[in-house]
Amino acid sequence: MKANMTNIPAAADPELLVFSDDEEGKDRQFVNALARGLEVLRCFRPGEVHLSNAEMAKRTGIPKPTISRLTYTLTKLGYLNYSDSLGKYQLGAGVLALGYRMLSNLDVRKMARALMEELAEHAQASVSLGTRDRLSMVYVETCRSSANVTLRLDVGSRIPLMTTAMGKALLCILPQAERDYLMDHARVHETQRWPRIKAGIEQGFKDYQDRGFCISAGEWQNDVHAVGVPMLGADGEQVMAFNCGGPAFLLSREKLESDLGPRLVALVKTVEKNLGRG
Amino acid sequence: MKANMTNIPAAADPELLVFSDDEEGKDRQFVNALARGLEVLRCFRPGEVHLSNAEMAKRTGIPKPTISRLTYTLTKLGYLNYSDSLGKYQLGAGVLALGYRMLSNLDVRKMARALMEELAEHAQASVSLGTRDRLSMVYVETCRSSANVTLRLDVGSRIPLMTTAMGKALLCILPQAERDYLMDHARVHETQRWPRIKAGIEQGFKDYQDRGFCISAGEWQNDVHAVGVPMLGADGEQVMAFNCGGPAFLLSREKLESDLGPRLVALVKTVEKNLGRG
DNA sequence: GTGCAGCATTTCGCTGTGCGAACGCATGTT
DNA sequence: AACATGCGTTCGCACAGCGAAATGCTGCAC
Repeated sequence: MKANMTNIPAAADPELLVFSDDEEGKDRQFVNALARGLEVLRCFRPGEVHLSNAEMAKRTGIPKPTISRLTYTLTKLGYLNYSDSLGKYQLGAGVLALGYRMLSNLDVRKMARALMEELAEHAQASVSLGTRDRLSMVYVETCRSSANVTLRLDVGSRIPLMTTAMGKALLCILPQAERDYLMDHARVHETQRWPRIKAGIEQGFKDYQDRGFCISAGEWQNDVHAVGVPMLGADGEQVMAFNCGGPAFLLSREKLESDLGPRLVALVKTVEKNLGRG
Repeated sequence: MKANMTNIPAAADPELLVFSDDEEGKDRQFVNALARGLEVLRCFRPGEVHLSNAEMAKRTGIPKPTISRLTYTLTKLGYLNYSDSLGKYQLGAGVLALGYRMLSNLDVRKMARALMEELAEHAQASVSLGTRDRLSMVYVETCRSSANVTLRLDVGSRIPLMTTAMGKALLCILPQAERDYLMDHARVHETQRWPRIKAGIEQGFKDYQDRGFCISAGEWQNDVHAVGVPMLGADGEQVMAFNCGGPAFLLSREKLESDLGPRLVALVKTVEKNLGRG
């Protein structure tokens, strides 16, 4: 059995666990109980309102008695609510407050908003700003063109890292080591689709080198086309990326390459300048 | 020195700590490390982008070495980002994802949305739905009238529990024990303003008994008027409350009492019926 | 340079906490 | 009724996390 010093067993859901400490030898600094408690909160997936202790135990790989204590604690703190009749838990109000604190402190959002709206209107598509969390991109700001019923992705929603324009764009400016680590993880968890995913990422690199933007034309969902551009993060800030995307029939590859890509690159340049960075 | 079995010392910020276990005797079930880690995330307040270990230690009352370990852990997990140049931490993308999972599973939101918009338009005010977290109400859904530049409160933002229409409405349908506990806490932390706050809450009860809604006319911010109505929660769900509020000069007390209050009560009745309760 | 002040991290003994096994309590099954 | 099965909690031991004190690490003053 492979030693795992964080004591969080290999979870069923690959998204649940992306750690950077595969080194042997336990980390005396790492507080396991905290990590596990947060895994418990994360194991609620969109669409799953209620989970029982047993389900969480199975999903996270954490032993039952421990799950019991964690849910007990989280319930007392208001991060979970317990339903007596169902014998299951539900996410509580506490988690919401956390997310909002982060957003309200992110000044890029206010800055970029107007430019994003303008581009969304021009493209008749949606324009979003996101940052990485494990193997996903999380939307931090998003706007849709006025007449646009597609893609209901709101702030906080997740899209894959490796197959989307936004995600691939972000990969382009990640430090080598981090990128390698993430791609290694994906290679293991996506054995079958990996060759195609890898090819897409490499194409993304090339596109970014040549023109400053990445393209995903159906790589993620085959009726969705998008361009993505990364943005340099200030020190300590998350690295971020913008995308501009929509239904394939509205955004031809030609339009992405000749119009929207360059425009998104210009948008990011403006935002970076306004934030006073390189 | 007063024993505190959760080992989370009395924090400087009263909002940080509202526990239900003042009983003596330590709770073998409660996972301290988890609770403290979450306190660390909570101690970022809107407007404070960066915090150092020392600042968090002071604010939470947790000893420095422990803070060090917690921030180390949270950083590894993506809930905090470290800025090398500042030597401080910032909230990371991980927290966002948590909040979103909760919202996407809350079916009341979709249900109520249309009715809320309609009322907001009629009142030329904003209408919101919120739930309690400690001594605050947290917005879960909100909509503004089309021409309304006031009150920029978005989903996830917090308003006080005891002095707002929404908060007082929620207090009205809380189980006796819980309400008493919360009010006890507030009494201690708000020694000076307490008499006025208490009077406002009691008036709220009376209003709720008589007419089904509570009023806050300047109790929280003196140029803001609002009505609030509580909603029965399904089993295991958070108890929630709606409000309808805006600038005082637009929403006279008369208008609140004769028009908006009754309308909001009707709205809640409809929502409850559609959810198949009450 | 020396001394100091403020911060973060390391050390290490004590203690609280995690977990395997056992238990109790429900339902469903023969 | 007796036996499965699956759940959540309890118990006791081993070990992991805690925190006071000590140790580095800056940056600042003179």
